[in-house]
Amino acid sequence: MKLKYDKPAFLPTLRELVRCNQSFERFSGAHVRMLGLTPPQFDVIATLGNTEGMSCKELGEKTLITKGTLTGVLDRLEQRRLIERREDAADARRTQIALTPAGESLFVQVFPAHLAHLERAFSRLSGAELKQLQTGLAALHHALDKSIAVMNAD
Amino acid sequence: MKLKYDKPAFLPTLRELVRCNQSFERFSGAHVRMLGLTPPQFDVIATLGNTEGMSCKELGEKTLITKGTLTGVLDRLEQRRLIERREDAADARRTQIALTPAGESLFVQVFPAHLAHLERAFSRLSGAELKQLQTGLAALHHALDKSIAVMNAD
DNA sequence: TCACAATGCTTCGTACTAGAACAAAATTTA
DNA sequence: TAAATTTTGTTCTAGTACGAAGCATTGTGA
Repeated sequence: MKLKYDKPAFLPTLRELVRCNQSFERFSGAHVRMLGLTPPQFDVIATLGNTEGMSCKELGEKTLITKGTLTGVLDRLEQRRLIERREDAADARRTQIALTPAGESLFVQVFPAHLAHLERAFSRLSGAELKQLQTGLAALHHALDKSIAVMNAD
Repeated sequence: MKLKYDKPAFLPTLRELVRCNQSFERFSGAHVRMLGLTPPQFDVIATLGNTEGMSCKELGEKTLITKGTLTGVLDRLEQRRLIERREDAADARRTQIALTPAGESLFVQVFPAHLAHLERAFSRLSGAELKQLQTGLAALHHALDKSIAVMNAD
């Protein structure tokens, strides 16, 4: 029995969004693994690189890793001596997260390498195409965030 | 010490891609959970809905869930009696996966509901905007797949 | 006809995911 | 001033993710 409903106009765009992201995660993730990191670990190191450190809250906001998950990612990075946790003198609830010298060294190595890897794919698009895509993504991003706000207000 | 490198032109587009996808996953995932499913479980049910069933390989290709992971997702759906595994008469290596009547019933309920949920966000964009975004995503998707092929050839 | 290669699915190890609950600390309110 | 509320990070649970290895089956080639 075929379900009767009008095929929504946004489905082709949705499909491309999902497919595009799948390919991106696969292309990006495979390279990050070659660098000896997992994608979330890379995200954390990339976010901390060239900073004096930041709180878990701030780190979570920038990497978009939820706080329950972030604790575990930080645990493993700490275990590898790539980051360290410091007490915050002003607020005992807070932990300051910073790269260790080894972490900073790894950042200097992996960050440009990964950007170069990603550029191999992105440079297949022209500057105008990238600009236009960025505009469209920003619009959808904005629409989604508005809809999330509405959803959370219920 | 600040790392010296030219800021790649694609970074703003990359940032929007990641952000946009984050928001999408969050908006979509939250609703799917409200429906009592997890995102991968929903993906499988949505893919199987209105079909006579398909092989694990085919299902993996359509949902883009890797095969090791798919086995577990199917285990849990089978446990909830929403899908069933059948032998393939033509090839003993294959398993045919199909929705049970309960699974089909759930599909009829959740699929349009989720499409309606997603439409609330996507309808904030005009038809022309969606079309343009689709084009840009398809181009990037294509570029990524080409780069993946190059990467795998090494 | 048989050895070898490829395929399909499962198992395994390790890392992660989201969100609820929790405890400690800081802020707000009466 | 003290109770109530909010904030921060951790713990916990069920589910997931990837890719390698393994096993059974099918396909290929000499």
